[in-house]
Amino acid sequence: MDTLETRELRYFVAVAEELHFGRAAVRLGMAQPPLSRAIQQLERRLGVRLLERDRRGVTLTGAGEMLLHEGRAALEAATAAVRRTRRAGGADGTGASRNRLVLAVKAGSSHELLHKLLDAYAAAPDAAEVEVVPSGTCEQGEMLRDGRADVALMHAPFNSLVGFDSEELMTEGQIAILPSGHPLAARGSLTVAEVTDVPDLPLARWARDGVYPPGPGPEIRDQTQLAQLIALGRTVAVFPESARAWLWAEHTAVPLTDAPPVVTHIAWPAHSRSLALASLVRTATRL
Amino acid sequence: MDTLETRELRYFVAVAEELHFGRAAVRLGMAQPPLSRAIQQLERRLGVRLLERDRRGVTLTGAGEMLLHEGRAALEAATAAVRRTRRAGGADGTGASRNRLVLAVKAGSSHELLHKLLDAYAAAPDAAEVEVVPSGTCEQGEMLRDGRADVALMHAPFNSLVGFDSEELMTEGQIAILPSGHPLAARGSLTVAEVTDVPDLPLARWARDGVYPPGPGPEIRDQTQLAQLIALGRTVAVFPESARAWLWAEHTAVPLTDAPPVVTHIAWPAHSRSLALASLVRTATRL
DNA sequence: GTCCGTGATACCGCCCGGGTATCACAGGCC
DNA sequence: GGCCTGTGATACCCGGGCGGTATCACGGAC
Repeated sequence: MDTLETRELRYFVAVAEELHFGRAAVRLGMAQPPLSRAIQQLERRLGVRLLERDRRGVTLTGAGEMLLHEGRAALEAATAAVRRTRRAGGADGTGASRNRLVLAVKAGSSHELLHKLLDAYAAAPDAAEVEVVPSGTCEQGEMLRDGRADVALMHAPFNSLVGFDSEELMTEGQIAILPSGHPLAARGSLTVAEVTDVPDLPLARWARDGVYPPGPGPEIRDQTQLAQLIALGRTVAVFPESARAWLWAEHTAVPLTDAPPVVTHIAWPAHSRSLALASLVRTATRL
Repeated sequence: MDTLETRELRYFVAVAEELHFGRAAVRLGMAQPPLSRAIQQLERRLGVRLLERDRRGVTLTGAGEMLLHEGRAALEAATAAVRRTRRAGGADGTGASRNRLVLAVKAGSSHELLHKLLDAYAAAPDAAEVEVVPSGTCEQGEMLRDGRADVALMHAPFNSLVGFDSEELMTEGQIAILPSGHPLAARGSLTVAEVTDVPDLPLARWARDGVYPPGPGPEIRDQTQLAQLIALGRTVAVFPESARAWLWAEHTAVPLTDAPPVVTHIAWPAHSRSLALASLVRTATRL
C-alpha cells in the first residue's frame, strides 16, 4: 500500500517523459492498453492525480512532477544496487575480481593528478584494483548515482557535489587555448570577456542530450574535435590549467585573470562504506 | 534483467536483517517456501551468491552486504517517492493543502531558533504552511531519506550531514544539567571527564532500536523521563546550551569547557527542487 | 534413535499483467 | 455533415508467476 514496484515507476517515468501513452509503450516494449491501465492503478493506489489527460496530449500535475523527480532517483538507486552487488560478487561480466573500484574521470581532465593518484594508491598495502572509466561531459554525478562508478574526480563549479561526500584535492586557474597564429595568442594574459567575444573565434557548441545549442560556433562531440578546430584557427576554448598536458603544437595557452578557479574533488556516494574506497580517498588527500 | 522489483528488495532486506528465512517470512506476512524461492531467483538473476546457507543459520556474503546497504537506500528512495507524491497531491490523509513543508526537529532542541525561524518564515510573502514533526533520537536523516520530512534542523556532530545539502545556522557550547542539590552544581564550569565519571550520577541509557546498551545508568525513552531523573538526583546529562529553555527548577546548568561545540544546520535532500523549501532556507540563513 | 528446527523441493490454484480488438471522443478536412 | 485520423480508455482472454500447503533432506541435541 505504501510501496511501489520499480516496474510501476519505470512505466510512469516513461509516460511522464514522453507525455504520450503510445510512444511510452513502444519505448517500454509493450502495448498501450496495459500501460494506460497501470498508470490508472498507480493513481488509484496513490490517491493522487498524476496526469491531466486533455484529449490531444498529456500534461503532468504537480504531484506528477514530484513523482517524476523522486521516481527517477529511486530507479537510479535500484539500478545502482544491482550494479554494485554484481561487482561485489564479481559477476559483472568483466571477469573482475571482487575487490575493484570504478573511478569516473572526465576524459582528458586532471591527467597528471590522476596519474599520481593511481601510482600512489598502487603502492598502498591494501590497494584494490582501480578501473578508470572516462565519463562524458559532466556525467560523473549520474554515474555515481546509478552505480556505474564508485568514486569520481569532479571539478567544481562544473560538476555539482551536492548529494555526495567529497574531499578537495587541488585548485587551479583557467587558461584560454588559442590557435598559435592568432593575435590574442601573443598576449601574456587575458580576461574571460576578451575570449568569449572574438568575432573570428566563436565558442564551440557541445551536444547536450544529442541536441546542439544555437549559436555561431562549430558543433563538436569530443575533445579531439575541439583540439583540431583550435589548431585550424576556427575556435577558442577555456580549460583548467591541467589541460596543458594535451596541447598541440599549434595551440597556445594564455592564462585568464578573471576566470573562476577550478577545484578538483574526489567524490563518492554519501552512504558508501567500502574500505578500498576509504583507502583511495586517504591516498588522494595525502598527495 | 538489469532491474530489480522493490518486492524482491523487501524480501532480501528482510532475510538479510533476520538472517532467518522463517522469521523473515512472518515479518513479510507470507509463507517461508515462496520466500526461499524468491531469494534463489534473485541470486540467479544477479548471478551472485548473496547468502551462505550453513545449516544452523544464514550469513551474508560480501555481495549480500552490498545489496543490503544499497537495497535499503533504494527502498527508502521508493517510499520517499510515494510519500512526497501523496503530499504534493494533497492525498496524505491529513487533508493538507498541496503546498506544505514538513520540518523534522529533534524534540525539544533549538526551541528558540525554531520559533524565530517559523515567525520569520510566516512573514515571508511566498510562505508555505510548515508542519513541524518531532523526530526521535537523531532520526532526522532517516526521515529526510524516506520522505517523512522535507527539511530538518540537524545538530553536528550528532547528526551526520553526509548526503544532504545544508546551511549552517548557529554554533553553541554544551552544558551539563545537574540536580540542583548536587555538589558539582555549585561549580562555575566543568569538564566532560568530570561529569561522565560521577559514581552517584551514572549517565542514562537511551533505547537503541528497542534495546538498551549495558551500563549502570537508568533506562530512558524520552527527554521528560530524563528531566525527571535529573530532578530526582539520579543522573546527569549533557546538552547544547539551548536546552536551558526547558530546565526545571530542580535543574542546574553548568557550562562544559572542553565539550565540542554543537553546530545547528538546516538540511534537506540533495536533489530537492522545491521553491517553498528554497524560501525557507533563505529565511533561515538570514536570521 | 528420535525429535526438533532449519531451508529446499514439489505441486497446485489463482490472480494479475500483458495481449488483441474495440470503443469514445475531438479535430481537421472536404 | 460525413469521414478519416489520432488519442487514451474499455472489454475480454490467456498464460506465467507468485504464493499457498505438504513434504523432504539434513544436522544437532538429548
